[in-house]
Amino acid sequence: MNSVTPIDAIRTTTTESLLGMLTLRPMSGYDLRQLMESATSNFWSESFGQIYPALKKLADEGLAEVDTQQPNGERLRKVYKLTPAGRARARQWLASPCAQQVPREELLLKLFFGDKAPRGSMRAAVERRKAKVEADLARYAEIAKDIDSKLPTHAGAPYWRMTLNFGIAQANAVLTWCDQTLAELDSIETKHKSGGRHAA
Amino acid sequence: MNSVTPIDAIRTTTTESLLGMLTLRPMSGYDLRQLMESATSNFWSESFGQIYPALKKLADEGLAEVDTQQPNGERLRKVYKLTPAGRARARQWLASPCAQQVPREELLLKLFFGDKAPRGSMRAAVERRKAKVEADLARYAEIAKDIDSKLPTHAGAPYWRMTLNFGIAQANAVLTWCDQTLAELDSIETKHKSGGRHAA
DNA sequence: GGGTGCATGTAATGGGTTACATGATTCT
DNA sequence: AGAATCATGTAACCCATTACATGCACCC
Repeated sequence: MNSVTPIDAIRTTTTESLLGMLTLRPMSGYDLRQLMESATSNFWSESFGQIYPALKKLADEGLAEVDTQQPNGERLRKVYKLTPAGRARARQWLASPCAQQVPREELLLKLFFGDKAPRGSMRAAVERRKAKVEADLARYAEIAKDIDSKLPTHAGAPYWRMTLNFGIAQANAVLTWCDQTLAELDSIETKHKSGGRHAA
Repeated sequence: MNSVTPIDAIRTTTTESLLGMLTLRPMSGYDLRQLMESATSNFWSESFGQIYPALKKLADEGLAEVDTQQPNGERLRKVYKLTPAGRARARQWLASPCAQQVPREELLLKLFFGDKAPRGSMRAAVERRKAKVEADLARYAEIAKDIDSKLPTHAGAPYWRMTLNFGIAQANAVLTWCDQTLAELDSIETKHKSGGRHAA
């Protein structure tokens, strides 16, 4: 009864993500993987083990057409292209509300038991996270340059920018949190050393 | 070749989360679910379908002991308590590095295809997200009061605060992003109306 | 007498990662 | 000659959600 998910929500799974990707242009399974890896990997990616069966299913359901290419001895390539039905399904999915997900944050789960954790382990965990977001931010700066260089020419560019901005905003927030948290952890340590068993 | 000491990352799954929870105090499956729901639901939760089998496995492996309680006609309760081995395993897990996860962000995936989406659908999606983070922030404020009221008395409280602060920082970042993005979406719409060709 | 909350579990289903399996082409 | 990259696919396994199934206790 307390299911909050609206009825018109379409669950987003491999099928839907491929439908979305194929709105951009016809692609093979390999192309799709590459595009996800390079463009959406910080918020979505799929493995080959999911992509190939899903593409076949798409074709079986009449949502995509396969164009098997192998001109004069070249490599076999199966290029999938959305049918009108597939395009309609994609638009339907895009318009449907997102299901709310509770992403699991392993770091926070551990931190929740910080009081019972080995000395210094929480500090180390937060520092690893900090290093990761710093690396992410550097990577995002590169991607930003890339997108901005083609901003006027691609109709999709402003949208790619939005997804990137999300990553940047989130990473900056986490970075600030890491610094605050490290300081806090240090002050807890200090209290332990000077004051004995109980924090004051 | 095997001279490289592998950092023993322990995959965090239901078992590990229960191990963590049981470091706090002995609990039943029902208790565990309730605690997760009330305290960690925005970064971790488990369903009964996972909890009960996992608890049984914990007992089978000697990591927890069951205390079956049913004093004078009361309800049956199976309270699980960590054994020394279980406690050691929990500490080992807490000290192990977090596996990096790529959380799926359905909203960003859709936004990536924003250019191909029905008119207004992206705006609606971002607005739904905004409403959600605003609700989250209000909830967090309540929890903050709760934690702060018992700050000096519980050794765990500073750590609970850290997990909460993470949620607050992230929610604020997303909120700001939502506003920026809504403005940006509006300006794209305006351009379309005044100058550009329109899509189907 | 009925609804809600307490309390435990199992089964069906879905979906994803990883490893496995194969083979051609291009680059060094 | 050998490595990397292109390219497609299958199978085993793991984990999680959801629905199902049961039953007592407490309050109105």
